[in-house]
Amino acid sequence: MKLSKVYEPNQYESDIYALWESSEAFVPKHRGSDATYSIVMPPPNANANLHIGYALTASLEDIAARYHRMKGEATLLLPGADHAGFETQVVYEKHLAKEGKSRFDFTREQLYEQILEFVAKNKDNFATQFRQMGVSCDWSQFTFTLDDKIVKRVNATFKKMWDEGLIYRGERLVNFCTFHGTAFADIEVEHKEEQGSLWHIRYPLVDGSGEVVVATTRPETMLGDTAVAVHPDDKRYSKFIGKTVKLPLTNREIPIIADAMVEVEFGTGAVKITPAHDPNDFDVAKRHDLPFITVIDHEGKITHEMPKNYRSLSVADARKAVVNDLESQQYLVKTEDLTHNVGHCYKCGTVIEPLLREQWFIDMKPLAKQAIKTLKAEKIAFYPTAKRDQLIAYLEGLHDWNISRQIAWGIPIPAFQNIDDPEDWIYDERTQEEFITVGTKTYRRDPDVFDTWLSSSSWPYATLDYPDSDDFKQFYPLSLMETGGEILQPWVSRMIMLGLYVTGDIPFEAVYIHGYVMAADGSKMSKSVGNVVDPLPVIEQYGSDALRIGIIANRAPAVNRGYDVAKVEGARNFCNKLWNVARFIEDKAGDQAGLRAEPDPKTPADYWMLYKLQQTTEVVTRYLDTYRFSEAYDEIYHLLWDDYADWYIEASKGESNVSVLAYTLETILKLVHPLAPFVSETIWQTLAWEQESILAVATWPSPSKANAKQAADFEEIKTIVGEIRAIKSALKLNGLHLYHRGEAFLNEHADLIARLSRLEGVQAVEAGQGLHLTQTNLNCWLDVPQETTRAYAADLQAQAKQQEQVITSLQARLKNKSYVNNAPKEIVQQTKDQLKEAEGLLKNIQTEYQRFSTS
RNA sequence: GGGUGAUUAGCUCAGCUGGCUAGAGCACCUCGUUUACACCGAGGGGGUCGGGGGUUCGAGUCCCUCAUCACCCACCA
Repeated sequence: MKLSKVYEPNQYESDIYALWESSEAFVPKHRGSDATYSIVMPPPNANANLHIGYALTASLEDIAARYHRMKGEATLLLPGADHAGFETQVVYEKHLAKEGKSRFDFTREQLYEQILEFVAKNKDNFATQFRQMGVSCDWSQFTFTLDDKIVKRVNATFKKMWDEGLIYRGERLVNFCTFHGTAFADIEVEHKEEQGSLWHIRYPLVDGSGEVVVATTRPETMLGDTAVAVHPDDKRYSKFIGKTVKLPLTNREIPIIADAMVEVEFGTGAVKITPAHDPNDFDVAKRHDLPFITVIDHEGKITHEMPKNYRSLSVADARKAVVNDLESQQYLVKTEDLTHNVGHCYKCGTVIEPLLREQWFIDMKPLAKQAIKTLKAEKIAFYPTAKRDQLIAYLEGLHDWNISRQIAWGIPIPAFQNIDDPEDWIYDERTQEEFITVGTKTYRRDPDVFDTWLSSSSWPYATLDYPDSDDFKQFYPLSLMETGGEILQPWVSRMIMLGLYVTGDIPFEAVYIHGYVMAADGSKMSKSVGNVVDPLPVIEQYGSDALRIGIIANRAPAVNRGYDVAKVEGARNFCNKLWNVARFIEDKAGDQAGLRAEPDPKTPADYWMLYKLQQTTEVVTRYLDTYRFSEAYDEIYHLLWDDYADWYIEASKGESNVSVLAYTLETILKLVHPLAPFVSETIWQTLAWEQESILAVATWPSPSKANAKQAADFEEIKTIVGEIRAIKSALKLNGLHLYHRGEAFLNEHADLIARLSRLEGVQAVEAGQGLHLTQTNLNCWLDVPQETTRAYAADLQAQAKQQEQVITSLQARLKNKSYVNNAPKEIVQQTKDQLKEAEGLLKNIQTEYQRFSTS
């Protein structure tokens, strides 16, 4: 079959993907190596189309997987989808809102069913998009975070922790979104700096001996104050410690206590303590055994236990009312402006209320300790390495993890409470029942679900069917966890902790963190701004390979960089170059048999090409082994474009060696394949040099040692051609000859040099005048008319000056005794060689300059 | 408040363990219908590697410091 003139990606891509699937190319299989390689893809949220960031993730993982597959390793790239608990429910609620409904119109069970249906559609959607991106995953292993096996595994982990005392249920302050009606983990709270006020409020002493002024940003919570705290060393207040104050606006009297948590410098140095609505105060209250009084309920309203005129007010209204009352009753001393951090719901922006609630927690200390130990021992490689330290720092300050969520969409918590004894909780997996009977007791299911991160953090071993499956034994720990920097803490850290805890082993050998794909101007992509790039139209226009390369090229790990359409265009051009090179080879090779035999080099160009091929293959292999994707592409790009197309193919237009041409193409196709799977496979299939061969599972090249000495001859030719081209271009001359006095080398390669430098001829002559080449030690000259050589004098002078500078600096280096004594021998030798070369060049230039400046 | 990273050509970025006469792509300038490719070919211009100090025979690369910009974490009322 013939290759068409221009590569039209969308004519081939879907057929190529279908070929891979039907040939089971992506099912793990040893093909010449005993090693295994495994990546479990971070499951995208099952609630939306894939965005461009996912194209980056998928591309990086796929390049790694395809490379290792070609190395013959049994390679697993496991796809999945995340139910993304709260995230998805939020998306679905927006969907409901459009229909004028809300979650309150349904029971949790009804909601769950509806969301399940909603998500099922999206899952198909992005499976298609994955295929369009060319992701070489094993679809038979597709896993959803709500699949039975995952739920069972998560429950088993919970049970293990329960049995080992890591799970506790406690009434703690949790981060509560009063709009969404659910609690969050600390990490899900978004802190923003805000302009607020600091109100100074007078609390009179009961014994009438004075007053204490407290400073607060949240006056409305004073209704729940149960103490005033001062620092034990604060002399201003030492006489008040142990006394009581009358709490304004209420009839209560509360003690003045001493606690080191108070900062003397801040505000007035006296803090009101509201244990039920502030984490610090909560701790103080625990230490001093103070009562907890709830002021705000889970809807963000003032409770009915509060004084009548505040009941049912929102937090904001209550604040106004309280401040008003304080002012009119002359308790308010003053109001200051204050910039402070306020926690917000990361979805709706509602201010997070710390509320007292019963929730399930995991005691993270032992888990974090183990993880820190493992990280410090560098058991897991990090790309970039700095992320390891960042993770350790995070783990060192970790708090306990609240895993309860008051939403419908998620894995029900397998815990039941005795209806007659609230203290009596049991573990049971019959979560489809609301009530269960054990012996004579009746238990009611906890209506909450697990934090979605609990299931996603089990992902590496849960997907592989821990503990007994062959997959687990073969593929765990995973070779690579590739993900975005924003979930290093919430996800990667927890996978490490849970992996170590559950399996006793690290979950993955390496972590690769990619940066964000920003908008073209470097700002964050966001739907509301409207600068989001949808990957699908890009694929449509430029091809899947072009998107992939365009997005990974020029990008380092963990660095945010803007999406650049110029890079995609460049990559499209690269694919087209590859395509046209293949067309040229197809033309030259015709239907010649035996193309797959070893190459049979004859000319310096042949040897040179094979040498380049070997060098580049080594470098690319090293880069891919260390996940340097962009650098790998760069190498291959220059191999194809500069070495192969611009030099070797141009050289072979005179005298072609089909075996080397074809061998080179074949090797380049292999090198390119992980980066540009579609175009390389399309060419491979179209040329069909081998029956029923699939490039995706072809063997990664390992060219044998090439002959560097033979290759050097072609370097000499390149130098000569380069100089001639430069002179021609500078002097704007054509129709020239290169003359020499019988140099064997020039005689031998006369045709090649003439053609590459577009000369009329390269000939030996008895005598003659012209412009001598200076970059080579061969004595040869261009038959440039005398008057034009003078125009070149300035160029020569500049060249000479440059060489002189080089020589001066090299000489200075060699004169320096400590350099000669201390630097490694090979470096010193290198300097000597460089000097010798520079001196030779300078001599040539000077001789030539002399020649025509005196003529 | 703590942590991490960045600052290299007009733009976007490489430069890994110190040896560089500092690279790439795009953009720019000058040529060019050459047996694949104008999604092309040939040639070229452009940087005192953020400032300052230090270590070293040698620093874009290591250390200190300052400046600017990111990102992450954090319960200062």
